[in-house]
Amino acid sequence: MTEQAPTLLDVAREAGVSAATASRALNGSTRTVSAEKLNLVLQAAARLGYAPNLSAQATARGSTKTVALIVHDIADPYFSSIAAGIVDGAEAAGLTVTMAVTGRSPDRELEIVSILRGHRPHAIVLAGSRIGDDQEALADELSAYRAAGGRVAVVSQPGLPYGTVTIDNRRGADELADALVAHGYRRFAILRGPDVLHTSRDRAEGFTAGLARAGLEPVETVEAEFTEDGGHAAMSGLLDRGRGEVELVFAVNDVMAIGAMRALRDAGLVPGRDLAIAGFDDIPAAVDVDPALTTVAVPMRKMGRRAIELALAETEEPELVRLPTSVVLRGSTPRR
Amino acid sequence: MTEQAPTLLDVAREAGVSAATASRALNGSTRTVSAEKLNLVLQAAARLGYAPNLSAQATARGSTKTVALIVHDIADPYFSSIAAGIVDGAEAAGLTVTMAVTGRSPDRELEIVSILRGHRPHAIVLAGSRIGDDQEALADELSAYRAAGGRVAVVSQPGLPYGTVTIDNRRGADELADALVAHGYRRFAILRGPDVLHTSRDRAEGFTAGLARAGLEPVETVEAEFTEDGGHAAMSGLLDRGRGEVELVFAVNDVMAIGAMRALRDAGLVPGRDLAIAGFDDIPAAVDVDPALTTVAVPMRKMGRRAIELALAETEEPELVRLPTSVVLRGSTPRR
DNA sequence: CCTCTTTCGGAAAACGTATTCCATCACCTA
DNA sequence: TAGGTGATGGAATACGTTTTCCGAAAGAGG
Repeated sequence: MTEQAPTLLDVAREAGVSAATASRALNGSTRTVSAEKLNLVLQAAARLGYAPNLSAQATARGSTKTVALIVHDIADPYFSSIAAGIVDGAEAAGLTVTMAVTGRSPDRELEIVSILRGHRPHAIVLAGSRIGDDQEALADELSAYRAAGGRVAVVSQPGLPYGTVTIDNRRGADELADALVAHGYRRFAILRGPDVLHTSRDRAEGFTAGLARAGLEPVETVEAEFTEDGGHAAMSGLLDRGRGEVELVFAVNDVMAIGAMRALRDAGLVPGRDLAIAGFDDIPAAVDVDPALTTVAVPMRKMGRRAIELALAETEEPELVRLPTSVVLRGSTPRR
Repeated sequence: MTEQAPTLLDVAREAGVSAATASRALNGSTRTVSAEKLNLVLQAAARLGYAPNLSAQATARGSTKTVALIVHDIADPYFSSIAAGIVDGAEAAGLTVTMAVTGRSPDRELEIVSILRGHRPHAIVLAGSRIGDDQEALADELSAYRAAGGRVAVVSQPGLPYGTVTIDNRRGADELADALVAHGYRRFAILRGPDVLHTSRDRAEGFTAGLARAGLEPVETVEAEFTEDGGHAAMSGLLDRGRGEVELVFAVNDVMAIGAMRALRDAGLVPGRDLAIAGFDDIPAAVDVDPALTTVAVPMRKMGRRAIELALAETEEPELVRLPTSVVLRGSTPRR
């Protein structure tokens, strides 16, 4: 009933040539094949609807045309933007992208790298800041992959011995603090994510450092999930406790900030007027909310593209690319 | 320098057994292997950091543990939510997801299916409503894949002879129109996408039908790109021309609606108060904008999950699953 | 006209794994 | 104790490609 997919041999037989010739005709081999046979093979292939078995090709060649992408959560706009950049870059290089999602679990991440290694992809791209703990097991897994000729690139997770594209989280947050102080704010709360995430920690510290230069320090710090719901919950909690004299809440990423804005409105308050909000990332939705969100713009899509270029470049030294961020002030932090 | 990755044979040698035994020990074979040898092999594998070559496995077995996903744009929250559901389902079934992005180009989609077919994935899931034209070439490609034992599932694109999960776009839009008329609105404009997209057409027609039952018809219809920028541009155009007596703009999806809201604000108007807006999809951002967006809720993530279940189920008849939608009225369409 | 090179086709080996056959051995039953 | 049965190990083959190697034919230079 379900006949088999046509193989190279079927094509060769149909064209009346050997398997070797068929193979040479159907892909860019070094060897050339006469125009006559070439046509024969091409036509036979078309007639049978032949599609080369890429797995077999991979085992024969010992290499694949595949890039593996590991993200925490593909529905998160931050990661899906990076993913889009990576897909761009991969397609430009004629590669297919395979994707795996960790759900922010380090165990799962380790497991995934191990499985992916089995695919023998051309490159592995890790996106998202990982937990610090079992750094080691993951590093082993990756260096095994690397030793066998694999390429690795990392997004936004400096400190690993691989090509890395990142931003300066501390500096971005520091500059944001600067700008907000210049706008007249004095009393800040920080909404941070789990402390194990480098990104969250660096941004919180950078912001604090910026305040310190102005002789200020945060009135309060709340820890929450790195998600929109996390931001909502944290802000609700803060409001319940009475927000005291806090004038502005800095959330370490935009989705949390947007969650916080929603909590604000749920409580009958107006973001920007009653309490100012700032985020980090400049996801697309940042301009969709009202008031538009003050944030630090991160070139996510470009980071993805750059990461894959890094992975593909056959460089010896692990290169560290820091892409610039920029503070963008919007309606959620009016001048006081 | 770059030594090769350890192979099954290396493990077998290290453990002092034959390749066959090693193979049987390292994956769920029908055959059983003595506890003693099993341990030997497992330890050897761990010692060498062995990861089975999945390509070789695939050619030997003639099947892969892979699901291919085709979407239009992974950065679009609609698709990334569906993708998240698919990844969920795939991982539950122990499958890896490979992803390809069409950028909404039918040519590219055709090309992608052809490449993907070469990967011999366990299943192919198509997400997003495709253009009607070269339906045929695509259908050929897919049925070739199917004939060779592949599974296909389709999201939101009924009419193909494959397992399909979708929603009733006409009905959803119709019910939305109903609800809005009940809210006191009488003068509507429709912001539709390119007419070749089924989704866009069905939603526009459904909305029009709903109005017709109340003896109304849309004052105006504007066509634009299916993206946020498209919505922004269309709304700007509408405002420039003078929006006349339009009371409410229905955009055929949320990202367009959100773009339209932004255009409104850019023109100094207040969405909801000066002009009501409604969308379709209920993407996460719909509750983040202010006022929150009235829309038709589509269970995107669940659609993804369901799609992969459909693909994996070995059913004869192509099943058509219609997931229910629900109108959700929010602040962007206050009662008049 | 003879060698030397180049071009091109096919047979066969290789890639890393799964699986089909045997062969061996222990154990059980009568 | 003979024959049957079930468990287990290994040699060999298969999977669908690519690639090496060899030989034949064709053209170039003397």
